[in-house]
Amino acid sequence: MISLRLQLPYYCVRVVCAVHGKLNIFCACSSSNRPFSNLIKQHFSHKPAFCINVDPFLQCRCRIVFTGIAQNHFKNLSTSCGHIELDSLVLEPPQHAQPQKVSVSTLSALLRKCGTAKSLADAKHIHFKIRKHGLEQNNFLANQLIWTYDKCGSVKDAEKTFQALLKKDIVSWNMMIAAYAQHGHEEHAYHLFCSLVNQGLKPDKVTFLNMLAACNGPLFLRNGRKICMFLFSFFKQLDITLLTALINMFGKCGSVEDAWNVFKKMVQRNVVTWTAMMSAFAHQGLSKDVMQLSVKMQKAGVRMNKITFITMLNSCTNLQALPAGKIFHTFIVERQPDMGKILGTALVSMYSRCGSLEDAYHMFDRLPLKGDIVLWTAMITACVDYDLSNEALHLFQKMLTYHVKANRITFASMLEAIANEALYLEGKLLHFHAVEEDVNHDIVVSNALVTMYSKCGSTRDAHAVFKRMPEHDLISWNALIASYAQQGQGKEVIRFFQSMKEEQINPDKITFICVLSACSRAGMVDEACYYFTMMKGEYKVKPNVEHYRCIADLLGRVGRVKEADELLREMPYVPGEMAWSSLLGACKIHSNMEHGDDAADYVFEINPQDAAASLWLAGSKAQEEDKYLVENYHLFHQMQN
DNA sequence: ATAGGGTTAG
Repeated sequence: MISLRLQLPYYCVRVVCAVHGKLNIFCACSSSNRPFSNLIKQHFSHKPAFCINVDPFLQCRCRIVFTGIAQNHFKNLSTSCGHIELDSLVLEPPQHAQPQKVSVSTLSALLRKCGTAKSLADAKHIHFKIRKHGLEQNNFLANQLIWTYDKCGSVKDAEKTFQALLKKDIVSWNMMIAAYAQHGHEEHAYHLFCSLVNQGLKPDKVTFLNMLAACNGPLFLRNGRKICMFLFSFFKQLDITLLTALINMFGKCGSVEDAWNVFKKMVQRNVVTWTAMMSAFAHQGLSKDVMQLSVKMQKAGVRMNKITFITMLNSCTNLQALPAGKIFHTFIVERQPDMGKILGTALVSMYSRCGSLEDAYHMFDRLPLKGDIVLWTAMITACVDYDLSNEALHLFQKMLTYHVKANRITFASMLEAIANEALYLEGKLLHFHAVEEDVNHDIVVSNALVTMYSKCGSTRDAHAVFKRMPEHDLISWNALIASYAQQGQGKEVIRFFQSMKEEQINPDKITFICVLSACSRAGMVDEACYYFTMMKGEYKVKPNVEHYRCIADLLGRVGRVKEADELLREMPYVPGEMAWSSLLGACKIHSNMEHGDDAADYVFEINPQDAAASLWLAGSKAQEEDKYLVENYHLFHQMQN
């Protein structure tokens, strides 16, 4: 074994070996968290000369180890700059050392590393080097830079690089379009595409693939259609990739008809095409069509892959089809023995959501992928869905012993479990844990925290979390308002409702349930009616049974039994046992015989076991008998005498 | 070109 220590910074190490044979070269950095390939090259059958690219910004020592038959036959070893310290091998001094020269390919390789490592600071550093070497207008590097900035999450820097480039080639445009699309600036991507075309430049296949990927929601169907038209006019014949991308685009934009039209006309289809079409159906909730398509796919003799299976399992879930899911499971075990984490997790969640926690657990236990956070979260969520909060807590603890770090979604799920059990102390601990993992500012985690504290009875903590949030969405407001509504603090709820409007967030049916129930608990009749009207008028929220029941309850409780009764009869829903029972209760308190009799009849009709209704009807009958007795009192009296 | 886990009411 020969090893070599490098005094950094280095750009490139060049190794030339004199003989043919096996040579292993390992590279390791002492204290680096950057990605660095371990095994560089293994076997040389001829001319064993190659380069190792070393990240010049590593602030650590790098060690390269050579083993294998050819290890003692180095002809020379040189670097692009600096010098080498060798442990046990004397080599010729570096002959090709050119201290200040950096090759374009080296810089490009370094940029790629920065991109995959998502290291914006390093990317900027290399950008600086590029400028220093006067390579700013090199298209190859500039394009690579746009890509790197995109991967590092900085559209701004990508944009600057793109604009600074004087002679943009089609790759530059494509990279910039992809960067916009990746970061949710679909409209920017579209505008860029338009200006590209307007400048008389020719978009290529990649341009179209990027543009189609940028149409990822019903809002972009119009753009998608335009691109589709352009695409057909631009190419005489579209290849399978482009057509599949079209299916995918129409699927994501919610137009299955268009997707199907493309699919239907295709002469050649592969696994991806079939899966994309299934995905388009699945997107619209057309799970049966997914299943039918899978049968056709089988008949067409196209072998399914992992992604096809995942899509199909999803449809089983949507159809609540446990038997079908089980059949697919056996099928998958036959076809895909190395199912991998995503497919394994999909199976766990299919079983859980199709009503078989046992199968989900069995699947989970058999999977060897215990280092995967998504798998753990799926299993924890399954327990929460089955109301097994203690089991969820237990799993969470077990997960930590595997050194798997909880993420925002795990916390959201765990907080729900704790909220259901109203475990205040555990909730606090989990809150601290979330702070440690730096996910407490996440909107979903914050919303779950607000709810957790609210259900644990601490409106104060809930409000504190809410106030510390950088931004609020509809769910945040609903969670906060629900917390105060539960305490019956009608005035506070109305105050928050106003603030919510000030933040330009529109209330939905859940907000109004909270507002109305708060008014109801606080006995605020006029306010309740006011918000009920506002909900229907100003916000166009269609009231459901709960909303009506809430108002009817309140009207009954304050003695406006007649109005309550009318509301229940007028509403476009069947009132149900709860609604009539509640009215019956109100009639009892306010001694309203007329409406009480009817209400009791309805309750008794729905549920003859209902004690209150039976009692009322019996009482009512007794009263009738009493009345009869009173009317005929004298007669009885006379008869007795 | 196709892909697994999440938050709000009663």
